Amino acid sequence: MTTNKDTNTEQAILEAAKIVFVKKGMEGARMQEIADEAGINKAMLHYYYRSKDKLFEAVFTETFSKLVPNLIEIVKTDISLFDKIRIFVGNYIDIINENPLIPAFIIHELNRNPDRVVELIKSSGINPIFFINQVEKEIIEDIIEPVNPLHLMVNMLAMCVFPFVARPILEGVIFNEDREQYEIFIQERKKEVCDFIINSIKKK
Amino acid sequence: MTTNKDTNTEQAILEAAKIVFVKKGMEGARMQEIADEAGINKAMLHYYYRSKDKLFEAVFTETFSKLVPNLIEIVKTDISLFDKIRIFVGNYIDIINENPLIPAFIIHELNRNPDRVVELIKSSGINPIFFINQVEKEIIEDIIEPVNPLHLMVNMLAMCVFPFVARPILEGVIFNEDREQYEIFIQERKKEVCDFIINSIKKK
DNA sequence: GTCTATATTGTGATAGAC
DNA sequence: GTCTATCACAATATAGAC
Repeated sequence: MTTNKDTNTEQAILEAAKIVFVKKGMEGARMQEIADEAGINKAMLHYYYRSKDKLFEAVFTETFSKLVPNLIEIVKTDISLFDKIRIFVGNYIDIINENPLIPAFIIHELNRNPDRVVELIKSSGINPIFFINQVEKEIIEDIIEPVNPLHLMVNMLAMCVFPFVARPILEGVIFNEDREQYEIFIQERKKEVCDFIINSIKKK
Repeated sequence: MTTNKDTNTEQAILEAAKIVFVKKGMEGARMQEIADEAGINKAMLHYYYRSKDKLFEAVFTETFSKLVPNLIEIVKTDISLFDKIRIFVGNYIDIINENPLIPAFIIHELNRNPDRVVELIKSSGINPIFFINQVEKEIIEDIIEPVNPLHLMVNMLAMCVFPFVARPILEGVIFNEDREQYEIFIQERKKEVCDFIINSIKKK
């Protein structure tokens, strides 16, 4: 029973392209390498996705959208700021940890094609205003110490993302190439980052 | 008075190559573009630096070393942890702000050639142990709250670096392409990040 | 040391048989 | 839809005149 050979192949190509593009970026990736990864011929790539550009486009859109939906829900939920931070940091680190190369991939593409990425974010439904409003509200209600909400948000994202883009440094320089130690460090981080943030803004 | 034409040209090539490589990365950069930027012919690039690889190597080494020496001094200085954090964060943000594309450049190269970068760091004299020891010491002496020193260090670096690699997002999504607002945000950050860290670890 | 012209290679893309 | 063979061009690199 052979059903929809084309859909299978198309999907296989996309998966292979994801692996190669995410690791090497648009310019660093080779169509041959993607074909090899997918176990098919180079010509097939052009049959399904006319050009390297189109294929990359498909990969980037799908890769990017992986990070988004889960997080939008969390931010809009009606829970306390501390709980929200705990859930957000935990989920975000877990999501990135499943595809740890995505942040560097997006950062590189952000340089190569900033408008494209900004457009994608704008149309994704991400809106920092929900988070910022809640921070301001809890400051007024005297639940947390005064803090600049935008800087707080950037701090939170920074602390979640950075250990992944700096992984080779941490693993190579700090953990002497011991991958397991690095993985432990990442797991610790979910609690460490939350505690660090909450310690900084909680009422004394 | 024409003195050492070759040194001038060699330097001009290196400067031009820095601009192009830092912006586009090794694979994205074109030798022609570097030649144009330097106002000379393509062939000259090969005359002075045999290959694209060698030229990139020279650029990366010099670019990387810009970030290092200033910071090593700070970390080794014998001052209180709070003062050290204040000086480090202020200087680090200022240094990156002068060449804001360097972090993304290094992150990309870190993926492309991790061993090379790790090697460079190891031989640069950077040693996190000084910082970590001081944190542990001040915890024992009851000057600061207990905190994992390694996570603290990563947090500090993350908060300094992230706003630069995410610049197009901040500028495009948050500040509506208003560059000046972004620059103000970066300047604010020196104080915000310090306060945020110190608030989190100071004795209550 | 600097240039123009050219060689060489790599890579995205297409033609055409099956 | 899938493959092999080939094209077309771009990009690195070199030769050789001045």
